[in-house]
Formats: sequence, C-alpha cells, structure tokens
Amino acid sequence: MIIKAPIDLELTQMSGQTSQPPWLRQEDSFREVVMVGDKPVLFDVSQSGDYLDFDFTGDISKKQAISKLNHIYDLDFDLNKFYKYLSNQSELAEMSEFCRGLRLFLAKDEFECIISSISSANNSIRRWTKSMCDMKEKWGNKYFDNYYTFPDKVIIKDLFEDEVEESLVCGETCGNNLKSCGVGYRAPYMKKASELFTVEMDLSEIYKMSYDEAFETILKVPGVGPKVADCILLYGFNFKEAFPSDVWIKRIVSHLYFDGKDISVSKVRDFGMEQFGDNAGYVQLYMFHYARMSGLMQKLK
DNA sequence: CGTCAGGTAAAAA
DNA sequence: TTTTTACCTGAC
Repeated sequence: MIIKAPIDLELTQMSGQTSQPPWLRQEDSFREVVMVGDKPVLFDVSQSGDYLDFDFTGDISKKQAISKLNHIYDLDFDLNKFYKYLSNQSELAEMSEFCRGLRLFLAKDEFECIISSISSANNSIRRWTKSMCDMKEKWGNKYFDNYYTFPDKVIIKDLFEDEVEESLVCGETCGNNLKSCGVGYRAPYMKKASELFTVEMDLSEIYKMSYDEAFETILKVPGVGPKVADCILLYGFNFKEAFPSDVWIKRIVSHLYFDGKDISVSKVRDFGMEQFGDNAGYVQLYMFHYARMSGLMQKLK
C-alpha cells in the first residue's frame, strides 16, 4: 500500500532523532514491531518513488495501520509549504536542497522516546541507538520471530543498575543489568524516570498541556535537562514549536544569525522558538542535517 | 593512553 | 541566574 506523501525514508530513518533507534533494515525496506492499542503489528516500510510504501502483519484494520504510519512519519505535515517557508529566508534557503524528504520520525511509544532521549545526552548516535536495541532484546517482548518491543516502565524501574548490584543479589552476573547495555551514568536516571512514570506522572497528560507547561513538567524527570526535554516534546509528543538546542545547533545558529559570535545554548533555544514559531522543530531538524551534509559542520568544528 | 561525543546535576561564582 | 566540574563508555 502506498501513502502519497513525499518522504526520504532512508534519510528520515537514519537521521538520529531520539524517538527510537532506526528500524531493522531489510534488503530495501525497514521493519519494526509496533504496538497498536494492545495488538503487536509488524510493519515493513519502503520507498516507492517519493512516497511511502508499506505492508503490515497483525490483527488491525488497514485504516488503523495507515493512521499509525501517518503519525510516526508525520505524513500530514506539508513539506512543500515548509520548503517555501525556508526559501523565503536567506539564512535557511539552501537547506531543503540538502535534505529533501526528511521528516520527523515520531515515537511509536512515548516512554521509549523518553528513555532514548535520556540515553542520547552527551552521547553519540551510534552508541545510544545500540543501547536501546540491547535493552529491547534483553527485556522487551518478542514478536514475529525476531522483533522486540521496548521494555515497560515497570520492568526498567526494578532492573539492576550494574554488575555489582546484580551479583550481590544473584551471586553471579549474566548481563541482566542496565549498565551492560552501555548506558553508563544514565542508568540511575532511567530507573528513577521509570519509577516516576509508574507511581505519579501520567504521560497522556502531556498532550493536554501547553508547550511551556509540558516543558516544565518533563524537565522534572531525572536525567532530563533542557535539550533532552525539547527532544522528548518534539519527537515524542509532536510539539513542533520545540527547538532542541545543543552544541551543534548553537554553532550553526551562531554562524547563520550572529556572525559567528558565541551564544549560550539557552539563548539559542529562546532565539529559535521566537524566530521560527511552529516551524522551530523542523527548522532544527533541517539545520542539523544541512550542516552535516553541506560540509558546514566540518567547517564549524 | 588522552581526548571527545548531539548534556545533566550539583556545586560554586 | 549564569558558569564550572565530574561523569560512563567506546571510538579514534
């Protein structure tokens, strides 16, 4: 089945958005198990021309499948309108050329996005994605032969933190601890965050909040600072007014708008949200990949 | 072996 | 409120 919305699937999958690790690459498609309601569904998505082509296996209707993919790949977002917006500003005009078809890769599971985002802090894309895959294989549910969901919060909150704790209780170690997934000092953050969502914070409430309210709320989660909070709200909850600002976005914004002058990350965030409004999330996404692909990033290093 | 990576938390200025 | 500092880990 084809969904007629332009997208570059490869680029979107591999763009390092912290909603989730990339789906499993097949010969010319990407596969993943996704929970739709309480039903596990295996999606196989590929690219057909400019459009998204997909199949699915699972006990849901075609309409439900389309709706889920529409959400995950943000297919209702009007890219051409966004490109017009970019082309009207000299600082941004070139960007669509370098990442045409790049879309938001939204969370299939908000909780997974939160843990992924915590894991991404002060980390490389390769390493945090591997950590998430390890966690899925160790503690997630297995479906369709070899596909794993992300483990539930009630499982993560009670995991051993490291080998020492594991051997203390078990008398031996068999990799049944968080640090064995390479998450380092983020392990206690993940446990505390899972505990928080289990006992007091209801994630579905976030959707009902204003951006500022949601930001202040999610900022209370252990291991979540301003950058990670913005990632969670953008990639996990589809708040497109978020402008996640890290050291790279700072360098790019500083280069494009402040004549190379060093601006604090927090001021870059304020600037981005003010300047780009509802397009802030997409502008951030395009800025980062434009810098990556145009060679600007090498230059700014 | 030292440095660095798409920051955060805690301490200090 | 705005700056420092330590920090798991794996790649270079």
